[in-house]
Amino acid sequence: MTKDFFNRVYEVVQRIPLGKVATYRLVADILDTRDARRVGHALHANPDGSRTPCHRVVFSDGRLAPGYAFGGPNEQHRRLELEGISFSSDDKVDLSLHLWHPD
DNA sequence: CAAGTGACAATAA
DNA sequence: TTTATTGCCACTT
Repeated sequence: MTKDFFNRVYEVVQRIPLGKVATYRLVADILDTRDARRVGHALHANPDGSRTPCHRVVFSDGRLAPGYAFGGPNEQHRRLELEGISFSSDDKVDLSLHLWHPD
């Protein structure tokens, strides 16, 4: 069931340690797929932001999602900073330092 | 049922 | 380095 996949996405996202971020591709890879888009859909389909830290999931380049649902990239940016994540010049997460290294 | 759209990303040129 | 193409698949019209 597709909903199952969604649930798995949330599970993985919740596994991301504080101060780390994951890319859509990375999550997809953990779920045995290459479809980052589905991951994006899963996160967007989840209206409950307090339950799933969607802000810890970014583009492969470390950029933030363009149409973030809680107040734009600005909100996500602020949240990530709060988690102790550093940003580069173009509002870009420093993946070299903060990319989650899964078990 | 078909076509279009989308919180994506790798590869090619 | 930037833009174009292609793959992927759920969701909407």
